[in-house]
Amino acid sequence: MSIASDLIRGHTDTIILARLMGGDNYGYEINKSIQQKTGGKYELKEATLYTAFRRLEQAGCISSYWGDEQTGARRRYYTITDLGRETYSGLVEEWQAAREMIEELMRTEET
Amino acid sequence: MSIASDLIRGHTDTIILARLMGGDNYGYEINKSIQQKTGGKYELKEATLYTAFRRLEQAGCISSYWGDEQTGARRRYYTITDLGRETYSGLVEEWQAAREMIEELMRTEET
DNA sequence: GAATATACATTGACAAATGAGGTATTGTGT
DNA sequence: ACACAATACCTCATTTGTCAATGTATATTC
Repeated sequence: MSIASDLIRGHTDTIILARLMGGDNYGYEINKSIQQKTGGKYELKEATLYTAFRRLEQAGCISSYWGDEQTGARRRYYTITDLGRETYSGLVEEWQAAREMIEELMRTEET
Repeated sequence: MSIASDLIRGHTDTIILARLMGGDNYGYEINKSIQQKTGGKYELKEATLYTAFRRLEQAGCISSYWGDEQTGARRRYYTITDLGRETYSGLVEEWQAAREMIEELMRTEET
């Protein structure tokens, strides 16, 4: 994995919320889907992932419940809340603005 | 209303290096040019700015010298080094890759 | 029965950003 | 003369997100 995590920092929450917009999911699977979507170029570290879940739940953006697996390891599923959906939209808009700003600021002067 | 700085985090160095690609400049003026370019939507906090200068000089990406102003406050000018130029190119490439990845990961599933 | 994959969780350390404080000079309004 | 804003630099302590290390437990495969 070659992308500096400081470039992703600040987008972790948005990425997780985006994954949950498609339906309830659990941590391990979310991270697998991130790896798959980036062709293995990126993955969230477990500590980062679970820290983010705590943060988002604390903020009321997601809620969680234990799955009823009869077999295999237990899974904690997360659901995006209405607040979470609003937050997601806001973060995406912020990203659009930030992206343009960064591109502008990274451009060198040409005469 | 401004941009959350966590979205800019990790780009501070790139932005400063970009400003110095156009020629030597000093901190206060660099920050003014950032404000101007973003239409006031963003500015680096002074502590962030000077911390970044120390970091970049430490890393050999920039060098500095005192200006010879006869009047007004003293100015410390910064010059980008060859290493700084290389670093800048690398950071811009990283940004291109990171930007695409983030856009991909922020997209929700559509059926 | 040993290794691997699944699945969740906590801890301490680190690095970037920042608030809050500081120094010093020049120009402007009253 | 005096207050105040603008210019221009600097440092320290705190906050925050990331991450390596470590731990728990179950199921499958060889």
